Amino acid sequence: VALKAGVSQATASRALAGDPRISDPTRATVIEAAEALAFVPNQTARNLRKQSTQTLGLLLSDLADPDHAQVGAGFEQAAADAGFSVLVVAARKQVEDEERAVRALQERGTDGICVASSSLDPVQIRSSVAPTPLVVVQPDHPSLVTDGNPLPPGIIRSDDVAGVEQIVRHLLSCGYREMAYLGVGPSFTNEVRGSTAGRVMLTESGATMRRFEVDDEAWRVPTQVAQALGEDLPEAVICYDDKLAISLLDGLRSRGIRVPDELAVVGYDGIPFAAFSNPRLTTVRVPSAEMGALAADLLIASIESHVLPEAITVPVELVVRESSGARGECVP
Amino acid sequence: VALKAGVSQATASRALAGDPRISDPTRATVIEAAEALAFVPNQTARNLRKQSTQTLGLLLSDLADPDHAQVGAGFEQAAADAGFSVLVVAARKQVEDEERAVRALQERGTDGICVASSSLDPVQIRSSVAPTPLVVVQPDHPSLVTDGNPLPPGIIRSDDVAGVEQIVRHLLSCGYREMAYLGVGPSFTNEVRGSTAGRVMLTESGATMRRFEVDDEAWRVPTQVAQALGEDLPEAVICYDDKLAISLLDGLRSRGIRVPDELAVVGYDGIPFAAFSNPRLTTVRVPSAEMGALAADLLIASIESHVLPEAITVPVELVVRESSGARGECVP
DNA sequence: TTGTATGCGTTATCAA
DNA sequence: TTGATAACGCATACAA
Repeated sequence: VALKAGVSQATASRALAGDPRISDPTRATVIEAAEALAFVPNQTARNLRKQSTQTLGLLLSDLADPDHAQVGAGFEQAAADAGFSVLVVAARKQVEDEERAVRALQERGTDGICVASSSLDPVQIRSSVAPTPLVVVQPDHPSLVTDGNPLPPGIIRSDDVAGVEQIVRHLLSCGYREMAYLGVGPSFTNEVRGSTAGRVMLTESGATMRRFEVDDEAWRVPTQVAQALGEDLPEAVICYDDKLAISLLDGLRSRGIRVPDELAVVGYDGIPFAAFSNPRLTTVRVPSAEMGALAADLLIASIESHVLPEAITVPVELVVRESSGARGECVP
Repeated sequence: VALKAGVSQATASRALAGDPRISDPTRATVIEAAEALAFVPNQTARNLRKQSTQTLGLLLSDLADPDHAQVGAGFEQAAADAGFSVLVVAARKQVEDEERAVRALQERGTDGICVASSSLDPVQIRSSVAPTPLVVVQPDHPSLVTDGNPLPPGIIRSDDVAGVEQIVRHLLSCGYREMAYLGVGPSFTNEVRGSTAGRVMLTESGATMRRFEVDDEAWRVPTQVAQALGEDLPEAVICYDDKLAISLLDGLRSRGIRVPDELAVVGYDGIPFAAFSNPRLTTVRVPSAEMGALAADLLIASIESHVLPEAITVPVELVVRESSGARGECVP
């Protein structure tokens, strides 16, 4: 480009970068030359020079999951608005994949990394990413539930404990007593949701809480999900997430079990389709897209300020719909 | 690292790269030093040197859309398996965003770019990405429907024409005659699906085909979607995609219209939730995840061979479920 | 088997 | 206002 415009490399660079101390005619010449050559500036070289890539890394477990996709969409959007690109990698719950992924992101010099729903401990993650890049994590985690509030910085969590508590209170107020929690495999989030449900139940005399667990991919086979509850049905079941709940709804229909008359079902996450199921699904709305966007914003702010953002607990909201509430007043 | 190990830069580089002509003791020393320093190789510099980034760019319209997410998941998976990272950018149907996105991907030196569901013409895209990187596009497009087969290379499309034809034949065989197509905004894919439906209908005497269009985001408000069909309902409605169909199902339920007895509904894409709706949705299954994976594989192969992959038309499959087929035999 | 030197495309420092 | 030049961190051609 410099040759074509008949100026020096430095001048060309400055002209294209909009350096104010370049004369208008020169700038025009350079720009013209650049266009004639369909010049595309090489970010790679620029990165090498500036030690920054204007790129964020996003690690999540599954791009195809409606809730995680929501987080990803919010994150990408916010990042793009701030002029950052995002490198995504899905680590389908494999710790091993996760480590490789983090490493790949580091090698590529991402300016910051966001880990959404990891199968590792937040502090472990932090230390594994430790050297230069920064982190922000996502959902709830047992180590974060400590009621004493000194949450480590750089963490955005949704208040799953409060969410599950709201569900349970709602169900109790509806008159349900025999409840169940249907969880998905071994995951921290599952642990928090399941154990919270159980704990809250303890305080209510006469109420019982059974716990069932299905496999990661079980939601794909609704009949299997419905079978997991066994023959002796509870009165209400709280599902790990909406995806599972919607699957369960279908499985129950196959079994000829009416919801909510014979069994109430509630989900978690508040994915869009939860509002369109039949019956419409009672759930807890988690502002996933907003959390993704927030993560990107904080990450970027933190990159510029070199200081980790405060931990944030995002509030969640119970959304009562048709799949629960057959009996009684059901005041949330 | 070289200093720490007491060897030259080159030796260190070679040792870490697994160069065979390095002695075992030396290699051990270097590796030890690297670990002691928690050395992370700088991909950026390596990229600059090798003029390749082991990174693919993925451009899609919306990460949160269940079908596009599927494509993205397949793409990421295949890319990761081949050791590539993927830079995603969502261009919510804005041509402007799309151009910025492509440019951003180019600047970052992606080795290849995959454009999934663009609002531009495939050949336009190709030329805009033209210089070095390569492209592969996704769904169907009017310019590709030409029955003469000289499809431009590097294109993966699903056979939407065949898919819609199957739907129409299915509906006809069920005895439906007054049909409608419910489309979404101005998009090429929508055009192909809608016009194909109309064209096929022409060949059948007695059958009619109306066309309705709703807005991009209309699916979020089911009642609005259901209203779009007006008071004088057709007997069957073909929706642009499953997302819209599921929304419509909900809107019709609000209006007290029974599916399929009063109105048959069919979707398109075959997203997982389509199988769990109530009534379960008749749809055309498009192997989106596989297409995404295929795109990544072909892209990578093409990067290495420097030759564009053949165009591929992926077959689709009608899946008849409860939301259609109230009357008659319904042989697909 | 290892060391020396050069270049990848930018930006930034220092002179002119 | 512009030009020459060094450096970013790595890979490699060539010399040893």
